[in-house]
Amino acid sequence: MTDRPSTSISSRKSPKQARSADLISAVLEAAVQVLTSEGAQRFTTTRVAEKAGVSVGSLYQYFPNKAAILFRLQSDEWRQTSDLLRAILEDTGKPPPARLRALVHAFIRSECEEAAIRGALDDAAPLYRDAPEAREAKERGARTMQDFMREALPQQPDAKRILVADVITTTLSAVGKQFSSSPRAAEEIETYAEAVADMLCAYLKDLG
Amino acid sequence: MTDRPSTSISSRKSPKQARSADLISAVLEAAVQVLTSEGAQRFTTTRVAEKAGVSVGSLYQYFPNKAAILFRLQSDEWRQTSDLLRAILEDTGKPPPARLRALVHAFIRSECEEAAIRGALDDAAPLYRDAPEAREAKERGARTMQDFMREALPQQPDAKRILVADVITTTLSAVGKQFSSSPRAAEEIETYAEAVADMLCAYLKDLG
DNA sequence: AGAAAATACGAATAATCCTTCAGGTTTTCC
DNA sequence: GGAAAACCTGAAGGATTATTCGTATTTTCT
Repeated sequence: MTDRPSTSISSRKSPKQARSADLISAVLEAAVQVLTSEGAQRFTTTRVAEKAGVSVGSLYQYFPNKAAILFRLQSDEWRQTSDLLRAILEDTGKPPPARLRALVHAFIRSECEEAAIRGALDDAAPLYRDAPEAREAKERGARTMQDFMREALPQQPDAKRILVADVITTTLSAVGKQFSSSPRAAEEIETYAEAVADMLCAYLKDLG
Repeated sequence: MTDRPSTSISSRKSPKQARSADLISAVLEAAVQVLTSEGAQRFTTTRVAEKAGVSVGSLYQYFPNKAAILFRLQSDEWRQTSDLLRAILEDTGKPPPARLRALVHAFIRSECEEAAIRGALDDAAPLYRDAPEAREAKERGARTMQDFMREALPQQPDAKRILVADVITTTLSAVGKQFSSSPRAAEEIETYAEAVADMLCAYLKDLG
């Protein structure tokens, strides 16, 4: 429950041998497992080390503190989904509504997969929002969304487009969080995603 | 950081004298203050008691555990806003879109006021979702929303109406949470609320 | 092989926090 | 006034947890 990380976010020491690289990935895998199967409450350094089959001391040789593990997980995961979503939005072959629809499905699906991690990050490391990496990733996402809007709503003023992009982003992330808190069947998720896509498309149509 | 409350949610003992009633309200007020001004991390029984000007022991005479304080805050707050929202939705004088618009504004405004509490509750008492009171309040809200939908979308099948009500509810609560994490100027909030209202109305129009 | 570097270990440390309880104070009521 | 009930106090108990550090083990390199 340390409040602010006493040291930097980056790794404490870089691995020079194969076994330490293995150790790091074992820790990261274990971290995901603990997070998803036991919840953020039980996400303790001891538990992670135990599940990874290493000792706490070893863990602390490569991660300066508990939050660093979470940060690492989050930035890895962010890069992954953010690339996916950008690819969808930038595929100018399809018309905007179709892309938006695809985005909704991809986003919700990926959010469902990573939901446990994402949600748990929030209360295991309440300050992760302020991390430069997280902030930058968010801004990059917002920029992509605004580029998309420039194309989808060409005759709207800039301010309006920014607002709409913001509303859509918020809505999407909300729906994702909703699923993270109460997991449902895959079918149900698709139905829900479809409804959200309908809503967003109706909004675009109404504006354009 | 106890995981599950060892005792019931209800008060441990009911106050018979004036001073103990004062003590209880002092504790509740202090709890809100601590929550909003120092964050969920510093929400400790000692801190609350200190800020309330009473001893921890006294606090524990009326609240069986830390979570009970949070539950109490939450249920008080829920009742308040839930009544407000229901009144808006049941005012059959106005057409559904106008009511939905009013709902959005009222909801977001109230969410902004209570946002800090609401957000902090989440990680100070991760299990509050399972509390019967919270569950019941949520169901009541959902029912009101579905009644509204029955009127707003008379020719849609039942399942669809439930889904739409769910999507709208989720969207609204999401937007509220968004504001809780990054507070903005009042003007900006109104603009945002207007955009969300536009989106929801466009959705309704598209469906009806 | 053998020294040095890298790595791994885990008991011990230090800090935090929820909750209890034995004993003191105030209010009520006859 | 005085006994009983209600109430208040806060130090101490008990639990949990992040992090360190002295020591043991393994790998690398000559």
